[in-house]
Amino acid sequence: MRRSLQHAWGTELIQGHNLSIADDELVRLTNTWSIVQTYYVAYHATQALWVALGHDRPTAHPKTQSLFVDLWATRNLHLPPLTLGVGATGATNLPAGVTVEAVHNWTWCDSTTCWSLAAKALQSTRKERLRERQSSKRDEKQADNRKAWKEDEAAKIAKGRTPRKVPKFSRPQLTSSEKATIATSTRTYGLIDYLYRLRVRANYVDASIFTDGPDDQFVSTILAENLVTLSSVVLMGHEHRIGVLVGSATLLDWMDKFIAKNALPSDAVIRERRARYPII
DNA sequence: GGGCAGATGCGAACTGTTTA
DNA sequence: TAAACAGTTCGCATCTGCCC
Repeated sequence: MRRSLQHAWGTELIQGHNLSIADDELVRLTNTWSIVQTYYVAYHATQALWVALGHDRPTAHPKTQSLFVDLWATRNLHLPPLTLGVGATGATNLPAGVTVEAVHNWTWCDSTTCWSLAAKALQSTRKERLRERQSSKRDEKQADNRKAWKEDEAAKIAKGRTPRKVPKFSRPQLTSSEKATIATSTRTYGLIDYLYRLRVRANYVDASIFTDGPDDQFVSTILAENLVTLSSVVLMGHEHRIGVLVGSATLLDWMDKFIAKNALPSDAVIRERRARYPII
């Protein structure tokens, strides 16, 4: 648990340090990696909380992402953005009085559109998964048909029939009930899933979203600052729950030792959080 | 007009069903 | 078993929407 927390704190520390030294030119490149770092903060923090709850540390990304959602988004909690989720029935844990509207992804983000945009980000991430599952299900049905044919053929040959030519097995379509089953059985998606999607994109697919645009340097800087804030918010939520489980004195002791050992700068975000945590 | 993720449209290819 | 047809999926191109 402590090791996972230290991984999360260390990642947050490097993320904040990169921002502090990034000039106008570097901030775009910094954002490419800041996305990755924000994801890993959530990843390690989730694992630390899961171990604090008495379980073995998960080692796979999908399992950790699923646990993050179980720990935050599928509970009746209102600590957005940690608790915001999108499932088969739509967005969950929206603030009271907020409804999600059908907004275009270019819609300007303000206090009235931010929830709809956030839900759209999660919903389109979940939609990618639905497409993958539907494709896999078709492959599975194709394999089942091939297997059934082979078994039938083997039985016929055993009875003395002449072997037939192996037919071409097409990828069967899914029935509407199979599609509905996939839709309802696909889990709720949350913040960590969207961070993972951005992480994969920034690392492996196309980093230009961060390196080339937006034109306005100011916007890239705001993004960089918001990512650092997001990491801190994610850690704050997990630290609070871990503190309740292990005792806040223990948690604060670990934080103090981490701060002392790593000679953190005076403006390190973890220092600010540490200074504000009460002993429960 | 530029910027671009997601929506939409379209043709090609594929799949399922019926019929011979 | 193959052909014909209808329906579905896939991949690509184009459009949409909002703000500066």
